[in-house]
Amino acid sequence: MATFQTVKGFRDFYPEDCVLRNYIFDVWRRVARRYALSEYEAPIVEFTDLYRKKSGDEITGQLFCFEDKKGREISLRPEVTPSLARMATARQRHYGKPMKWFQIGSCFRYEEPQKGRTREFNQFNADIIGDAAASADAELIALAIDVMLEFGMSKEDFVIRLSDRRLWTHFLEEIHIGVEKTPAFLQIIDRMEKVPESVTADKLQALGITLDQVKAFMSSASESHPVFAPLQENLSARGLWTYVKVDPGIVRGLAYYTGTVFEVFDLKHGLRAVAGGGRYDNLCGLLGGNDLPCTGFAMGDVVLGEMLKQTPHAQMAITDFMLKSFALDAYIIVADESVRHHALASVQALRSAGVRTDYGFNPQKVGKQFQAAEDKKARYAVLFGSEYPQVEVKDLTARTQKPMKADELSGFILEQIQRPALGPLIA
RNA sequence: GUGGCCGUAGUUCAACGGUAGAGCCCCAGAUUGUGAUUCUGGUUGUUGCGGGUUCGAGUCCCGUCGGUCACCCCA
Repeated sequence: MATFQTVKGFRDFYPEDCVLRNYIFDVWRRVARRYALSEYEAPIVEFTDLYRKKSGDEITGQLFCFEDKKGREISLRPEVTPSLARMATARQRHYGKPMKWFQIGSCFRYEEPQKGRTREFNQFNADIIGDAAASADAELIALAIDVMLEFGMSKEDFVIRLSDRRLWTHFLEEIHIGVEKTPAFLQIIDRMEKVPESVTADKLQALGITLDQVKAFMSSASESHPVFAPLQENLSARGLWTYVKVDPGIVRGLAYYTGTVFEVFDLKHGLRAVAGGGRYDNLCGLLGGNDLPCTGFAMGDVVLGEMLKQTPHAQMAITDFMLKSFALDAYIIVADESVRHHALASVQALRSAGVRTDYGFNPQKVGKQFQAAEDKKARYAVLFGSEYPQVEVKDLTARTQKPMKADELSGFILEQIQRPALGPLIA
């Protein structure tokens, strides 16, 4: 029994977990590059003020914050967007617009762990900086859809819920409600589908708004509302509008979104949002730079992982990736210890040639060594015995065996592993 | 920050307040140069941690840490 436990909400990644993580990163990175995004990275810690500026003092309750040895207030990053805004502001004249950037890395939030939520998690961030047009928003929504498709999800598994903050700011203007009430109002809208109507009505009443006003507005803000027209036109042209459902109730948490907001929503398992994002044109200015139009979204690995586990088609792709990750091309069997040095020479030669090769460090019975080759999912077992320099090469999937010279090994195996395996193993 | 449930071997789980166990895994042998199956034998524990009640605590009580689920929140 281990004496130490992990710090609350943090995860160990054993090899099989690490493969899943790598698979997720792989898909994120692959699709992002397909969209011509450039990868960047930011520090894992920032001054706590960076997050206060963006979200207000109350946010520190959810931050992993501490003082460094000189008493400076530091936080583990709870998200990457503020760092991105800081970086973009600092070199805004250096990069041509629009800047299309993505990032993959861990973030930290000091909250109670529960389903789909840990204190440390990995996030994929995709952002377009310096383009205020809806076509930039559309590009990112398309990217989000393609990421989900790449994971093996289909239209039955997820939907993009789309809204626009401007709907609500116009609404509030029309009914003459002050701007200062916007955050409180948006939070009520955000909670609407979860709390009883009477509660919503009471909360709205406190702001001087009636539930009927809100309901009437929501039914008028349909897909045909002009604010969605550019997005609809753009995504329809790509054949992707079918993945989108307009839902004015989506407002996405805190107050800094200024236009388009959307989330990737799981349709089958009642999970929280897999990804979320939108346009935030004021953030750079808020952090002290010039205003830069920005739009972006983030996708976390925790809810996504839950969804992948529960979606059979996605699970198959993961299994395939795991087999490929762990599989060996060759396993060297030493049947006669007097030729071990020759076996080691061949191991080295195979590895230099790019063949994934393993062998047992210590003398062992031949049967055990074959079993080890099998357990390690090797495509070929190569037996080194007293006949050296002749060796036996056995195809472990086809169960066929043939002799050859040791110096022919690399060439033979390299040529063979270009072809698909005959048996059930995926090499 | 709040609350429910949970914490026993590597793992999945048993054990009325009375000697801590089983399956699987792992190791060895049957089988000294070929993967399966089977059989035989074997290793494995501060019962998360710390207190308390009791003649006696894995079991009951308190605290704490971790897991899990929900609330809060969700950038």
